[in-house]
Amino acid sequence: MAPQNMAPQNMAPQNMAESVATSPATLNRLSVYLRSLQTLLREGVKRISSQELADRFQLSPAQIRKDLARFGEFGVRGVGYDVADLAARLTALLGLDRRQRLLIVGVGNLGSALGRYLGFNDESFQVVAGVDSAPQLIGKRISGVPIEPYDDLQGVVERSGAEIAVLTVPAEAAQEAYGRLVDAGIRAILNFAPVSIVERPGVRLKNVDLRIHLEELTFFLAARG
Amino acid sequence: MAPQNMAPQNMAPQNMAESVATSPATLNRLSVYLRSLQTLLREGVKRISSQELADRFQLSPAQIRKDLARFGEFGVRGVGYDVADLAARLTALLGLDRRQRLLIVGVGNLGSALGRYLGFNDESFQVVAGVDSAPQLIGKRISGVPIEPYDDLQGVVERSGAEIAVLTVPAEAAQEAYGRLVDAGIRAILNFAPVSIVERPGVRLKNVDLRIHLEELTFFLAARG
DNA sequence: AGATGTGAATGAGTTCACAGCT
DNA sequence: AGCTGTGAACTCATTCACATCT
Repeated sequence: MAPQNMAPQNMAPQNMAESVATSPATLNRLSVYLRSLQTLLREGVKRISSQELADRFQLSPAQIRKDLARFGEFGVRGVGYDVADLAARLTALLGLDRRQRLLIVGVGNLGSALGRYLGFNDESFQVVAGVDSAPQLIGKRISGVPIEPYDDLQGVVERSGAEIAVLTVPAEAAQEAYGRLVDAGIRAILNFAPVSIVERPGVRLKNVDLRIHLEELTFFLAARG
Repeated sequence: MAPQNMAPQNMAPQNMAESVATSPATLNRLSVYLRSLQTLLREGVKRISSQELADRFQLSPAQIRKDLARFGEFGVRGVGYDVADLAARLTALLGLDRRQRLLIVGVGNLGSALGRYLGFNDESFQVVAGVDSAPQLIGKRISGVPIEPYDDLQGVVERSGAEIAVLTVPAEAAQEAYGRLVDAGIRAILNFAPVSIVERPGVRLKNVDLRIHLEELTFFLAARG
């Protein structure tokens, strides 16, 4: 009946600028490299080779070089990488050189804990607003900002200037909240609701399913006896 | 010179029983399939084909079949899968047919929120204990169980029978807590501390780095302008 | 000499397409 | 006729090994 599935899916992710197509795994490693470099910086290390970096932080030297090479030439042949310089360039590459404004959607236990955890004492992330549909939460505070009504999501996004939403609503509410956020002009969403969201173009979505991570562990416990 | 790298690395992961070598990605998909089936069960759907399942939940039919085939024959050719049967078999395969006992290590904002989130109203997971090194927290409760002193970790693990630890301590404390948990006989650890833990054999470790997930989003915001 | 950056080789994971069973 | 289970083809990712530069 149906004229077969012709969905173009996620082709052509309107990659602008030099935005090379990059896998999540690669990006995640860049974050790991940056964090490692920050540790080295605190220790006063000035220069490091991919080999040393790998030894020190359980990484692969070839992969470090390949990952970095994708975005430019960051090192000096025969010498290695300047720790401060590479850290600064990765910081910029990952967009962490300016403060990102977070909106917490669904300020229950998990939402408020994540807000505090991600925004607390952090240069790169700042919780600028929280919304919830429970009337008794309205007016209370999360990370110093007042909780506002979910119904006014659009207005909250506009007034706060939030660009990233942390979605911590119940599973049943996630798809509708997603749509509202996209409509409101949010540009990226970190979703903790355990559902597969039907996506709309133009907005980055990253799913973090905590239960699935736990289930990865129980599989091995079950397998062993 | 060197007689080449002969490290056996992670061969032969003492895979007992039928425990086939399985990637995290595959396991995570099994969790997704199970959750999808549970939704169908609630809707009263009795039978489903890989094609329908894929259409409904944004999955790949070929991948569903391949993933399942790795663990046995779950369907009937020409017919499809029995929803209840497949759900039951995946539940067993993932070790979710018995209740898993969780220990929260580090009962700050994130730890207590995760404890509630993962253990609340859940058949498969139950928070059986919490430990923290802050004296003022001792004796308080998390998800109905009292918070005990971190120093008595060994005793808490033994008395509670916890098999899985949720590690939500500060980054600096994570490696030492990991060691203590392994010594205490914990069999799996879900780590939220943003450090790369040096692992010891015999214990499953899964890292969940929330900041890294956020940074995956900011990369794209930065790349677009 | 020493370490990067990179094409080539290998390995892992996904999709295709069809044989085989109901 | 229909849908699973699966080898083969293909795509994506990692590792190797070396030419290249300081």
